[in-house]
Amino acid sequence: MTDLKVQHILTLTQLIARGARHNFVPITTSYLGKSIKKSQQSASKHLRELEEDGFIERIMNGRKFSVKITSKGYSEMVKLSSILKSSLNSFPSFVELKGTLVSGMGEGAYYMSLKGYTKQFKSKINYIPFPGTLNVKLHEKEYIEAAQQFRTLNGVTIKGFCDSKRTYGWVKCFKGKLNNSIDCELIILERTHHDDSIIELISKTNIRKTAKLRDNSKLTIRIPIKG
Amino acid sequence: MTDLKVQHILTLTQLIARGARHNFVPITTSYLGKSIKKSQQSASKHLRELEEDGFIERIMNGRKFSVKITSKGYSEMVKLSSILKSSLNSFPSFVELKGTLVSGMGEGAYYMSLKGYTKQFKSKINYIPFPGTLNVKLHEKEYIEAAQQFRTLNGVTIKGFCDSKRTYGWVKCFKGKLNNSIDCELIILERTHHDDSIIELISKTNIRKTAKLRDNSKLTIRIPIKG
DNA sequence: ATTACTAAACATCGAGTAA
DNA sequence: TTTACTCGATGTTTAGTAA
Repeated sequence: MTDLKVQHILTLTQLIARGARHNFVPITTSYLGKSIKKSQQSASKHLRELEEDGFIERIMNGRKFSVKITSKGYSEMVKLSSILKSSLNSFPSFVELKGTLVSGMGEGAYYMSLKGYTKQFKSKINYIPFPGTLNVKLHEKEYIEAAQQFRTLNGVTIKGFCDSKRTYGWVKCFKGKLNNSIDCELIILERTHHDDSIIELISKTNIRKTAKLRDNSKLTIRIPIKG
Repeated sequence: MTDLKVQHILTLTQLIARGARHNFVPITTSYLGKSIKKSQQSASKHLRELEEDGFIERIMNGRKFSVKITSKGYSEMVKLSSILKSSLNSFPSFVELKGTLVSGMGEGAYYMSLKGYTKQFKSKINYIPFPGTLNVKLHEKEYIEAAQQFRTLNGVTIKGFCDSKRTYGWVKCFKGKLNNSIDCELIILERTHHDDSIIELISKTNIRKTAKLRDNSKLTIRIPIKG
């Protein structure tokens, strides 16, 4: 079976858009060339090749051609469209991060326990996190890079606030699963005190205890992505 | 702005299918080559070009690469997919036939008045046609060809039957509009007594009279297509 | 105006091969 | 094993031009 050439995709798309699915539509090669951003000569060749491969039919009317797409040509385009569409929808919609547990300096724990934050946690993620964040060191570049994208993704946003002394930045939360079993949230801080290779997790309970983790324990965090 | 090259479409599709939308996925050029039915060298070049144009990011891990699609690359694919999809759905879904009125030999009128047919007309197209079909001569090849496709399309099917003398073939009906105003049906006969350039129309009333048509009057018939 | 040929430029591919 | 270079073969585009 003759396969549709990649460079003919645009040409066929253009023909379909002009209504050539069911009717012979008059179309000049120079017009077609412009619409596919190629020369008149290329358009002419495309049409000849498409005809030869049975994807279109042409009828000459004086010096002009009218073109109609065959059912073979149409079904080829439908096939292509559905391959594209399904691959766009079927990707595993989560980000996986792998790293090891490291001990934080207690800073995260302190900040996350502030009333200004806990009130919002209660209403937005439905629990007040265990006081103490889990710091995970990402060793591989690909995970460090992957973690960065959460800065631009939309998560549950905990607003910043200020007291008499200073202002506290916003916190973004992304629901995830630790080691395929424990619910947690990846938190992204507006002003982080870590370098990019360390991420912070919060959860309802003291994961370190309940999951019997120690420093350097290997961790996998999987965070679902919507959209 | 750098445009996505057509030959890279398959490569990007493959990467998306492998989950490279949100994560860096390890993929070798020889594997990728196989999946896009090109050589290892071509796959390698594709990746280099895609990276250069900002459609993917790569991270080297030992001798292997991990690849992730950038949001630019992803949106390019979404754009392409939606262009394809919308052009597949938006074509004008009708066939237009142009021709002139010719006088038939009264044959069609006779057959269509047979009880075996009229009973079915009543129940399947909700009226008994005026006794007398309208014959339209198609002069241009494109319309003759276009009319042919109704032989393979699905319409309302009036079953054939037989009496003591002979058998009568099936009739397929396609609802249409004559000269943008008059309801009619294009009928396709299993055994036609015309050459391909003549089509037959039936309708509730005597169109020849009500629309004041005479032989050689120019006619345009538009028939909606479903699917 | 058309379509389409030729010929040369340009892009893409893949075998061989280096690192 | 990798990735990616060179380079010759093949495919694609286009300017010029014929019909």
